[in-house]
Amino acid sequence: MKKRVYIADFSDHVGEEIEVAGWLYNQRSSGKILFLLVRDGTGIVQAVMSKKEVGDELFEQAKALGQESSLIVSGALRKDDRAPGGYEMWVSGIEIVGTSIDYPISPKEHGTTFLMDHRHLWLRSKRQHAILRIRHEVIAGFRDFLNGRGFINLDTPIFTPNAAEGSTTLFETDYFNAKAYLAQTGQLYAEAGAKAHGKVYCFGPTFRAEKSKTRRHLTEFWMLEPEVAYMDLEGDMELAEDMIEDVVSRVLDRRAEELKLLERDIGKLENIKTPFPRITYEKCCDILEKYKTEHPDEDGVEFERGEDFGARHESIIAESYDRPLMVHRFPAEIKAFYMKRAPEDESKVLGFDMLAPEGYGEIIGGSQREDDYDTLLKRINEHNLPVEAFQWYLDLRRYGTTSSAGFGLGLERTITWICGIHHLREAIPFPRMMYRLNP
RNA sequence: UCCUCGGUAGCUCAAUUGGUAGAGCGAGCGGCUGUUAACCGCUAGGUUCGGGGUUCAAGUCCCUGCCGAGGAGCCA
Repeated sequence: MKKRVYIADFSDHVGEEIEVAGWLYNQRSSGKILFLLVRDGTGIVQAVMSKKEVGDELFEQAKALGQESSLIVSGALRKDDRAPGGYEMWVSGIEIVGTSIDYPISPKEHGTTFLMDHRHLWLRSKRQHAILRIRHEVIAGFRDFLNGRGFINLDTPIFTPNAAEGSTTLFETDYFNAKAYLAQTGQLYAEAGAKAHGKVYCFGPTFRAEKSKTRRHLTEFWMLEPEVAYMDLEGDMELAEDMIEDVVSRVLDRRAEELKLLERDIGKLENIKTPFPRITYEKCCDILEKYKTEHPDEDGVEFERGEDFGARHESIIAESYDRPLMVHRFPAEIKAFYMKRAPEDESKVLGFDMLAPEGYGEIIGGSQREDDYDTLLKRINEHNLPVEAFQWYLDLRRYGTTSSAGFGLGLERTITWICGIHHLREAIPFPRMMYRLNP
Protein backbone atom coordinates (compact mmCIF):
# COMPACT_ATOMS: atom_id res chain seq x y z
CA MET A 1 0.00 0.00 0.00
CA LYS A 2 1.59 3.30 -1.15
CA LYS A 3 1.06 6.33 0.96
CA ARG A 4 0.97 9.79 -0.68
CA VAL A 5 3.47 11.95 1.20
CA TYR A 6 4.66 15.56 0.88
CA ILE A 7 8.42 16.01 0.75
CA ALA A 8 8.26 18.42 3.71
CA ASP A 9 6.96 15.52 5.85
CA PHE A 10 9.64 12.99 4.88
CA SER A 11 11.19 12.70 8.34
CA ASP A 12 8.06 10.82 9.54
CA HIS A 13 8.18 8.24 6.74
CA VAL A 14 11.74 6.94 6.48
CA GLY A 15 11.77 3.27 5.49
CA GLU A 16 8.21 3.30 4.16
CA GLU A 17 6.90 2.67 0.67
CA ILE A 18 5.52 6.03 -0.40
CA GLU A 19 4.54 8.02 -3.43
CA VAL A 20 5.21 11.67 -4.27
CA ALA A 21 3.13 13.69 -6.73
CA GLY A 22 5.07 16.49 -8.35
CA TRP A 23 7.10 17.78 -11.26
CA LEU A 24 10.50 16.90 -12.67
CA TYR A 25 12.92 19.64 -11.61
CA ASN A 26 16.02 18.25 -13.28
CA GLN A 27 17.62 14.91 -14.06
CA ARG A 28 21.08 13.42 -14.33
CA SER A 29 21.97 9.99 -15.59
CA SER A 30 25.07 7.94 -15.40
CA GLY A 31 24.69 4.92 -17.64
CA LYS A 32 22.45 2.44 -15.94
CA ILE A 33 21.51 4.71 -13.05
CA LEU A 34 19.23 7.72 -13.27
CA PHE A 35 18.70 10.54 -10.78
CA LEU A 36 15.40 12.41 -11.01
CA LEU A 37 15.01 15.57 -8.98
CA VAL A 38 11.30 15.81 -8.22
CA ARG A 39 9.67 18.81 -6.59
CA ASP A 40 6.18 18.75 -5.10
CA GLY A 41 5.80 22.36 -3.94
CA THR A 42 6.99 21.58 -0.41
CA GLY A 43 10.51 20.49 -1.33
CA ILE A 44 12.72 18.61 -3.73
CA VAL A 45 13.61 14.92 -3.53
CA GLN A 46 16.15 12.90 -5.46
CA ALA A 47 14.53 9.81 -6.91
CA VAL A 48 17.03 7.14 -7.95
CA MET A 49 16.35 4.54 -10.66
CA SER A 50 18.41 1.51 -11.52
CA LYS A 51 17.95 0.13 -15.03
CA LYS A 52 18.43 -3.38 -13.74
CA GLU A 53 15.66 -3.04 -11.15
CA VAL A 54 12.97 -1.10 -13.03
CA GLY A 55 13.53 -2.61 -16.47
CA ASP A 56 14.53 -1.08 -19.80
CA GLU A 57 11.11 0.26 -20.75
CA LEU A 58 10.42 2.37 -17.64
CA PHE A 59 14.05 3.46 -17.46
CA GLU A 60 14.06 4.80 -21.02
CA GLN A 61 10.65 6.39 -20.52
CA ALA A 62 11.86 8.26 -17.45
CA LYS A 63 15.08 9.28 -19.15
CA ALA A 64 13.10 10.91 -21.96
CA LEU A 65 11.01 13.07 -19.62
CA GLY A 66 11.45 16.81 -20.10
CA GLN A 67 12.02 19.31 -17.32
CA GLU A 68 8.75 20.10 -15.46
CA SER A 69 6.88 16.99 -16.62
CA SER A 70 4.27 16.16 -14.00
CA LEU A 71 4.59 12.71 -12.50
CA ILE A 72 3.83 10.49 -9.53
CA VAL A 73 6.86 8.62 -8.27
CA SER A 74 6.59 5.66 -5.96
CA GLY A 75 9.26 3.82 -4.05
CA ALA A 76 11.01 3.31 -0.76
CA LEU A 77 12.14 6.36 1.20
CA ARG A 78 15.51 6.33 2.90
CA LYS A 79 18.08 8.65 4.31
CA ASP A 80 21.17 9.22 2.20
CA ASP A 81 23.71 11.97 2.75
CA ARG A 82 24.70 11.91 -0.92
CA ALA A 83 21.24 13.15 -1.92
CA PRO A 84 20.36 16.85 -1.92
CA GLY A 85 18.09 17.35 1.07
CA GLY A 86 19.34 14.22 2.83
CA TYR A 87 16.59 11.84 1.66
CA GLU A 88 16.16 9.84 -1.51
CA MET A 89 13.55 7.58 -3.02
CA TRP A 90 14.47 4.28 -4.58
CA VAL A 91 12.03 4.25 -7.48
CA SER A 92 9.80 1.26 -8.13
CA GLY A 93 7.27 2.96 -10.38
CA ILE A 94 6.50 6.19 -12.21
CA GLU A 95 3.15 7.41 -13.43
CA ILE A 96 3.53 10.14 -16.03
CA VAL A 97 0.72 12.64 -15.53
CA GLY A 98 1.64 15.30 -18.07
CA THR A 99 4.53 15.75 -20.47
CA SER A 100 6.60 18.91 -20.76
CA ILE A 101 8.50 19.49 -23.99
CA ASP A 102 11.06 22.29 -24.37
CA TYR A 103 10.38 23.95 -21.02
CA PRO A 104 11.64 27.50 -21.57
CA ILE A 105 13.43 28.11 -18.27
CA SER A 106 16.61 26.07 -18.32
CA PRO A 107 18.93 25.64 -15.32
CA LYS A 108 21.34 28.28 -16.63
CA GLU A 109 21.08 32.05 -16.55
CA HIS A 110 18.29 34.12 -18.06
CA GLY A 111 17.65 37.80 -18.48
CA THR A 112 15.03 39.80 -16.61
CA THR A 113 12.74 40.40 -19.58
CA PHE A 114 12.66 36.74 -20.51
CA LEU A 115 11.94 35.66 -16.94
CA MET A 116 9.24 38.30 -16.49
CA ASP A 117 7.60 37.17 -19.73
CA HIS A 118 7.53 33.69 -18.22
CA ARG A 119 6.57 34.74 -14.72
CA HIS A 120 3.85 32.06 -14.61
CA LEU A 121 6.60 29.42 -14.96
CA TRP A 122 9.36 31.34 -13.16
CA LEU A 123 7.30 30.94 -9.96
CA ARG A 124 8.43 27.29 -9.92
CA SER A 125 12.12 28.19 -9.59
CA LYS A 126 13.75 27.74 -6.18
CA ARG A 127 14.48 31.38 -5.53
CA GLN A 128 11.01 32.63 -6.48
CA HIS A 129 9.49 29.79 -4.50
CA ALA A 130 11.44 30.87 -1.42
CA ILE A 131 10.55 34.56 -1.75
CA LEU A 132 6.83 33.89 -2.08
CA ARG A 133 6.89 31.58 0.94
CA ILE A 134 8.43 34.41 2.92
CA ARG A 135 5.73 36.71 1.57
CA HIS A 136 3.16 34.28 2.91
CA GLU A 137 4.89 34.24 6.30
CA VAL A 138 5.07 38.04 6.46
CA ILE A 139 1.36 38.40 5.68
CA ALA A 140 0.42 35.74 8.22
CA GLY A 141 2.72 37.42 10.75
CA PHE A 142 1.16 40.85 10.36
CA ARG A 143 -2.35 39.47 10.62
CA ASP A 144 -1.54 37.36 13.67
CA PHE A 145 0.21 40.27 15.36
CA LEU A 146 -2.72 42.66 14.89
CA ASN A 147 -5.38 40.05 15.59
CA GLY A 148 -3.50 39.18 18.77
CA ARG A 149 -3.78 42.79 19.89
CA GLY A 150 -7.52 42.86 19.37
CA PHE A 151 -7.60 44.57 15.99
CA ILE A 152 -10.54 43.97 13.66
CA ASN A 153 -9.86 43.40 9.98
CA LEU A 154 -12.01 45.93 8.15
CA ASP A 155 -11.34 46.01 4.42
CA THR A 156 -11.93 49.09 2.36
CA PRO A 157 -13.21 49.62 -1.20
CA ILE A 158 -11.04 49.48 -4.29
CA PHE A 159 -13.43 51.54 -6.45
CA THR A 160 -13.43 55.02 -4.99
CA PRO A 161 -15.15 58.23 -6.07
CA ASN A 162 -12.22 60.59 -5.63
CA ALA A 163 -8.63 61.10 -4.61
CA ALA A 164 -7.69 60.62 -0.99
CA GLU A 165 -4.28 62.23 -1.18
CA GLY A 166 -4.91 64.31 -4.29
CA SER A 167 -2.47 64.38 -7.18
CA THR A 168 -2.57 62.90 -10.63
CA THR A 169 -1.47 59.38 -9.86
CA LEU A 170 -4.87 57.73 -9.94
CA PHE A 171 -6.04 55.02 -12.30
CA GLU A 172 -9.36 56.08 -13.73
CA THR A 173 -12.02 53.63 -14.80
CA ASP A 174 -15.57 53.75 -16.12
CA TYR A 175 -18.23 53.10 -13.51
CA PHE A 176 -21.68 52.95 -15.15
CA ASN A 177 -21.04 56.10 -17.15
CA ALA A 178 -19.45 57.85 -14.19
CA LYS A 179 -15.79 57.97 -13.24
CA ALA A 180 -14.31 55.82 -10.54
CA TYR A 181 -10.73 55.61 -9.36
CA LEU A 182 -8.75 52.66 -8.08
CA ALA A 183 -7.87 53.15 -4.42
CA GLN A 184 -4.48 54.57 -3.52
CA THR A 185 -5.07 53.95 0.15
CA GLY A 186 -7.79 52.65 2.45
CA GLN A 187 -6.87 54.99 5.26
CA LEU A 188 -9.87 57.36 5.26
CA TYR A 189 -12.23 54.39 5.36
CA ALA A 190 -10.11 52.73 8.03
CA GLU A 191 -10.59 55.86 10.16
CA ALA A 192 -14.34 55.35 9.90
CA GLY A 193 -13.76 51.75 10.94
CA ALA A 194 -11.67 52.78 13.92
CA LYS A 195 -14.51 54.96 15.17
CA ALA A 196 -16.71 51.85 15.07
CA HIS A 197 -14.31 49.20 16.42
CA GLY A 198 -11.54 51.11 18.16
CA LYS A 199 -8.67 49.22 16.49
CA VAL A 200 -8.89 48.12 12.86
CA TYR A 201 -6.70 47.34 9.91
CA CYS A 202 -7.28 47.04 6.22
CA PHE A 203 -5.10 45.00 3.93
CA GLY A 204 -5.37 44.87 0.19
CA PRO A 205 -4.06 46.03 -3.16
CA THR A 206 -3.61 49.71 -3.85
CA PHE A 207 -2.98 51.39 -7.17
CA ARG A 208 -0.79 54.28 -8.20
CA ALA A 209 -0.37 55.49 -11.76
CA GLU A 210 3.04 56.98 -11.07
CA LYS A 211 5.34 56.94 -14.04
CA SER A 212 8.08 55.50 -11.91
CA LYS A 213 10.63 53.18 -13.38
CA THR A 214 12.65 52.06 -10.42
CA ARG A 215 13.20 48.93 -8.39
CA ARG A 216 11.09 50.42 -5.58
CA HIS A 217 7.84 50.94 -7.49
CA LEU A 218 4.88 48.88 -8.59
CA THR A 219 1.64 50.28 -9.99
CA GLU A 220 -0.28 47.69 -7.97
CA PHE A 221 1.03 46.90 -4.51
CA TRP A 222 -0.35 45.62 -1.23
CA MET A 223 -0.66 47.86 1.75
CA LEU A 224 -1.43 47.07 5.37
CA GLU A 225 -3.06 49.98 7.19
CA PRO A 226 -3.81 49.81 10.91
CA GLU A 227 -5.82 52.66 12.43
CA VAL A 228 -6.46 53.18 16.14
CA ALA A 229 -8.88 55.62 17.76
CA TYR A 230 -7.60 57.60 20.78
CA MET A 231 -3.99 56.90 19.73
CA ASP A 232 -1.34 59.58 19.25
CA LEU A 233 1.89 59.73 17.22
CA GLU A 234 3.96 58.14 20.01
CA GLY A 235 1.58 55.20 20.22
CA ASP A 236 1.64 54.92 16.44
CA MET A 237 5.41 54.62 16.32
CA GLU A 238 5.40 52.06 19.13
CA LEU A 239 2.83 49.97 17.27
CA ALA A 240 4.87 50.11 14.06
CA GLU A 241 8.15 49.07 15.68
CA ASP A 242 6.55 46.27 17.70
CA MET A 243 4.92 44.91 14.58
CA ILE A 244 8.10 44.97 12.49
CA GLU A 245 10.14 43.35 15.26
CA ASP A 246 7.54 40.64 15.67
CA VAL A 247 7.35 39.77 12.00
CA VAL A 248 11.10 39.79 11.40
CA SER A 249 11.67 37.40 14.27
CA ARG A 250 8.84 35.18 13.03
CA VAL A 251 10.41 34.93 9.57
CA LEU A 252 13.82 34.19 11.12
CA ASP A 253 12.20 31.47 13.17
CA ARG A 254 9.97 29.82 10.58
CA ARG A 255 11.61 30.55 7.22
CA ALA A 256 15.28 29.98 7.97
CA GLU A 257 15.61 27.61 5.02
CA GLU A 258 14.21 30.12 2.57
CA LEU A 259 16.43 32.91 3.91
CA LYS A 260 19.43 30.62 3.53
CA LEU A 261 18.53 29.82 -0.06
CA LEU A 262 18.34 33.56 -0.73
CA GLU A 263 21.76 33.95 0.97
CA ARG A 264 20.29 36.56 3.29
CA ASP A 265 22.67 37.93 5.93
CA ILE A 266 20.77 36.68 8.98
CA GLY A 267 22.80 38.79 11.40
CA LYS A 268 21.35 41.95 9.89
CA LEU A 269 17.83 40.72 10.63
CA GLU A 270 18.72 39.54 14.13
CA ASN A 271 19.57 43.17 14.95
CA ILE A 272 15.98 44.22 14.43
CA LYS A 273 15.03 44.81 18.07
CA THR A 274 12.96 47.60 19.59
CA PRO A 275 13.23 50.41 20.41
CA PHE A 276 14.01 51.74 16.95
CA PRO A 277 15.72 55.13 16.87
CA ARG A 278 13.45 58.15 16.41
CA ILE A 279 14.81 61.32 14.94
CA THR A 280 13.13 64.48 13.77
CA TYR A 281 13.05 65.78 10.24
CA GLU A 282 15.16 68.75 11.29
CA LYS A 283 17.82 66.42 12.70
CA CYS A 284 17.86 64.56 9.37
CA CYS A 285 18.47 67.86 7.61
CA ASP A 286 21.49 68.41 9.87
CA ILE A 287 22.81 64.97 8.94
CA LEU A 288 22.36 65.69 5.23
CA GLU A 289 24.04 69.08 5.47
CA LYS A 290 26.95 67.59 7.38
CA TYR A 291 27.26 64.82 4.80
CA LYS A 292 27.29 67.36 1.99
CA THR A 293 30.16 69.30 3.55
CA GLU A 294 32.11 66.09 4.14
CA HIS A 295 31.48 64.81 0.60
CA PRO A 296 31.55 68.00 -1.50
CA ASP A 297 32.26 66.15 -4.75
CA GLU A 298 29.44 63.62 -4.58
CA ASP A 299 26.53 64.19 -6.96
CA GLY A 300 22.90 63.91 -5.96
CA VAL A 301 23.31 64.77 -2.30
CA GLU A 302 22.23 68.40 -2.59
CA PHE A 303 19.39 69.13 -0.21
CA GLU A 304 17.16 72.07 0.63
CA ARG A 305 15.73 72.18 4.12
CA GLY A 306 11.97 71.87 3.77
CA GLU A 307 12.06 69.44 0.85
CA ASP A 308 11.14 65.79 0.98
CA PHE A 309 13.95 63.24 0.94
CA GLY A 310 15.01 61.43 -2.22
CA ALA A 311 16.16 57.83 -2.31
CA ARG A 312 19.82 58.81 -1.88
CA HIS A 313 18.99 61.05 1.08
CA GLU A 314 17.13 58.24 2.81
CA SER A 315 20.17 55.99 2.41
CA ILE A 316 22.51 58.59 3.86
CA ILE A 317 20.25 59.08 6.89
CA ALA A 318 19.70 55.37 7.46
CA GLU A 319 23.34 54.42 6.82
CA SER A 320 24.56 54.86 10.38
CA TYR A 321 21.83 52.72 11.98
CA ASP A 322 21.62 48.93 12.17
CA ARG A 323 17.86 48.86 12.54
CA PRO A 324 14.84 50.63 11.07
CA LEU A 325 14.74 54.32 11.72
CA MET A 326 11.71 56.48 12.40
CA VAL A 327 11.81 60.04 11.10
CA HIS A 328 9.07 62.24 12.49
CA ARG A 329 7.71 65.80 12.36
CA PHE A 330 8.00 66.54 8.66
CA PRO A 331 7.17 69.97 7.23
CA ALA A 332 3.43 70.25 6.71
CA GLU A 333 3.82 71.50 3.13
CA ILE A 334 5.16 68.17 1.87
CA LYS A 335 2.64 65.96 3.65
CA ALA A 336 -1.04 65.06 3.27
CA PHE A 337 -3.91 67.33 4.35
CA TYR A 338 -5.22 65.00 7.05
CA MET A 339 -2.08 64.99 9.23
CA LYS A 340 -2.38 66.82 12.53
CA ARG A 341 0.01 69.72 13.12
CA ALA A 342 2.52 69.50 15.93
CA PRO A 343 1.36 71.60 18.89
CA GLU A 344 4.88 72.94 19.59
CA ASP A 345 5.48 73.94 15.93
CA GLU A 346 2.55 74.49 13.58
CA SER A 347 4.80 74.17 10.53
CA LYS A 348 5.40 70.48 11.28
CA VAL A 349 3.04 67.50 11.24
CA LEU A 350 2.68 64.62 13.67
CA GLY A 351 3.71 62.12 11.03
CA PHE A 352 6.55 59.65 10.65
CA ASP A 353 8.25 57.49 8.04
CA MET A 354 10.01 54.26 8.87
CA LEU A 355 13.14 53.74 6.83
CA ALA A 356 14.42 50.19 6.51
CA PRO A 357 18.15 49.63 7.00
CA GLU A 358 20.65 48.60 4.30
CA GLY A 359 19.37 51.22 1.89
CA TYR A 360 15.93 49.70 1.41
CA GLY A 361 14.21 53.01 2.06
CA GLU A 362 10.74 53.88 3.25
CA ILE A 363 8.54 50.95 4.22
CA ILE A 364 6.01 52.75 6.43
CA GLY A 365 4.37 56.16 6.43
CA GLY A 366 2.06 57.09 9.28
CA SER A 367 0.54 59.94 11.22
CA GLN A 368 -1.80 61.20 13.85
CA ARG A 369 -4.88 62.56 12.08
CA GLU A 370 -6.35 66.02 12.30
CA ASP A 371 -9.30 65.59 14.65
CA ASP A 372 -10.79 69.10 14.68
CA TYR A 373 -13.65 69.75 12.27
CA ASP A 374 -12.85 73.36 11.45
CA THR A 375 -9.14 72.77 11.02
CA LEU A 376 -9.69 69.78 8.76
CA LEU A 377 -12.14 71.75 6.62
CA LYS A 378 -9.57 74.51 6.33
CA ARG A 379 -6.88 72.01 5.22
CA ILE A 380 -9.17 70.50 2.59
CA ASN A 381 -9.69 73.95 1.13
CA GLU A 382 -6.00 74.82 1.33
CA HIS A 383 -5.20 71.70 -0.70
CA ASN A 384 -7.89 72.60 -3.26
CA LEU A 385 -9.72 69.34 -2.67
CA PRO A 386 -13.47 69.07 -3.42
CA VAL A 387 -15.19 69.56 -0.05
CA GLU A 388 -18.37 67.73 -1.16
CA ALA A 389 -16.40 64.53 -1.61
CA PHE A 390 -15.09 64.73 1.93
CA GLN A 391 -18.38 65.34 3.73
CA TRP A 392 -18.50 61.78 5.01
CA TYR A 393 -14.90 62.08 6.20
CA LEU A 394 -15.74 65.35 7.95
CA ASP A 395 -18.64 63.55 9.64
CA LEU A 396 -16.04 61.56 11.58
CA ARG A 397 -15.08 64.89 13.22
CA ARG A 398 -18.68 66.05 13.46
CA TYR A 399 -19.92 63.03 15.39
CA GLY A 400 -17.73 61.99 18.28
CA THR A 401 -14.27 63.02 17.13
CA THR A 402 -11.23 61.57 18.88
CA SER A 403 -7.54 61.55 18.26
CA SER A 404 -6.68 58.80 15.82
CA ALA A 405 -3.47 57.49 14.34
CA GLY A 406 -2.33 54.82 11.98
CA PHE A 407 0.10 54.01 9.23
CA GLY A 408 0.44 52.34 5.86
CA LEU A 409 3.00 49.61 5.37
CA GLY A 410 4.15 48.75 1.87
CA LEU A 411 4.11 44.96 1.85
CA GLU A 412 6.40 44.36 -1.12
CA ARG A 413 9.01 46.82 0.12
CA THR A 414 9.01 45.09 3.49
CA ILE A 415 9.39 41.68 1.87
CA THR A 416 12.16 42.93 -0.42
CA TRP A 417 14.08 44.17 2.59
CA ILE A 418 13.54 41.03 4.69
CA CYS A 419 14.56 38.81 1.77
CA GLY A 420 17.52 41.05 0.98
CA ILE A 421 16.63 40.99 -2.72
CA HIS A 422 17.27 43.69 -5.26
CA HIS A 423 13.95 44.41 -6.90
CA LEU A 424 10.33 44.75 -5.76
CA ARG A 425 9.06 42.79 -8.77
CA GLU A 426 10.18 39.48 -7.24
CA ALA A 427 8.24 40.11 -4.02
CA ILE A 428 4.79 39.72 -5.60
CA PRO A 429 3.54 36.81 -7.72
CA PHE A 430 2.52 38.82 -10.76
CA PRO A 431 4.01 42.33 -10.63
CA ARG A 432 2.34 45.25 -12.33
CA MET A 433 4.71 47.95 -13.42
CA MET A 434 4.65 50.85 -15.83
CA TYR A 435 5.90 48.62 -18.66
CA ARG A 436 4.57 45.29 -17.45
CA LEU A 437 0.97 44.15 -17.56
CA ASN A 438 1.64 40.55 -18.68
CA PRO A 439 1.33 37.74 -17.90
C1' U B 1 8.71 63.03 -18.49
C1' C B 2 14.28 63.36 -18.48
C1' C B 3 19.36 61.02 -18.60
C1' U B 4 22.35 56.55 -19.69
C1' C B 5 22.80 51.74 -21.80
C1' G B 6 21.04 47.75 -24.72
C1' G B 7 18.24 44.55 -28.83
C1' U B 8 22.93 38.75 -32.74
C1' A B 9 20.57 30.82 -32.44
C1' G B 10 15.03 28.69 -27.86
C1' C B 11 18.27 31.10 -23.55
C1' U B 12 22.96 33.82 -21.83
C1' C B 13 26.49 36.20 -24.51
C1' A B 14 30.98 36.95 -28.14
C1' A B 15 32.39 38.76 -33.04
C1' U B 16 39.61 43.23 -33.34
C1' U B 17 40.02 49.10 -37.61
C1' G B 18 33.73 48.12 -41.60
C1' G B 19 36.12 42.31 -44.52
C1' U B 20 33.67 34.15 -44.23
C1' A B 21 28.02 34.56 -38.10
C1' G B 22 30.75 32.00 -33.05
C1' A B 23 30.71 29.66 -27.95
C1' G B 24 28.27 27.77 -23.58
C1' C B 25 23.52 26.16 -21.99
C1' G B 26 18.94 24.04 -23.85
C1' A B 27 17.04 20.42 -27.87
C1' G B 28 18.03 15.61 -30.82
C1' C B 29 21.28 11.17 -31.22
C1' G B 30 25.14 8.15 -28.83
C1' G B 31 28.33 6.82 -24.28
C1' C B 32 28.88 6.26 -18.87
C1' U B 33 25.92 2.24 -12.13
C1' G B 34 26.31 7.66 -7.24
C1' U B 35 25.07 12.11 -10.07
C1' U B 36 24.98 17.26 -7.19
C1' A B 37 23.38 23.68 -12.52
C1' A B 38 26.99 15.97 -13.64
C1' C B 39 30.38 14.71 -17.51
C1' C B 40 32.24 13.11 -22.77
C1' G B 41 31.32 12.81 -28.35
C1' C B 42 28.31 14.09 -32.63
C1' U B 43 24.03 16.82 -35.06
C1' A B 44 20.46 20.46 -36.03
C1' G B 45 19.50 25.44 -35.07
C1' G B 46 20.42 32.78 -37.82
C1' U B 47 15.43 37.90 -42.07
C1' U B 48 21.94 40.06 -36.47
C1' C B 49 14.48 44.32 -33.64
C1' G B 50 11.77 47.22 -38.09
C1' G B 51 12.50 51.07 -41.98
C1' G B 52 15.86 54.23 -44.64
C1' G B 53 20.98 55.77 -45.82
C1' U B 54 26.69 55.77 -46.55
C1' U B 55 30.13 52.01 -48.78
C1' C B 56 33.26 47.59 -53.37
C1' A B 57 31.63 45.55 -48.58
C1' A B 58 27.42 46.92 -42.61
C1' G B 59 25.93 42.78 -36.82
C1' U B 60 29.55 46.89 -36.73
C1' C B 61 28.95 53.71 -39.21
C1' C B 62 24.66 57.60 -39.86
C1' C B 63 19.18 58.88 -39.55
C1' U B 64 14.50 57.19 -37.80
C1' G B 65 10.85 54.10 -35.41
C1' C B 66 9.69 50.22 -31.90
C1' C B 67 10.83 47.39 -27.54
C1' G B 68 13.47 46.68 -23.00
C1' A B 69 16.92 47.62 -18.82
C1' G B 70 19.34 50.93 -15.16
C1' G B 71 18.87 55.64 -12.84
C1' A B 72 16.34 60.52 -11.70
C1' G B 73 11.95 62.95 -10.29
C1' C B 74 7.41 61.20 -7.56
C1' C B 75 6.03 57.82 -3.89
C1' A B 76 4.78 52.84 0.02
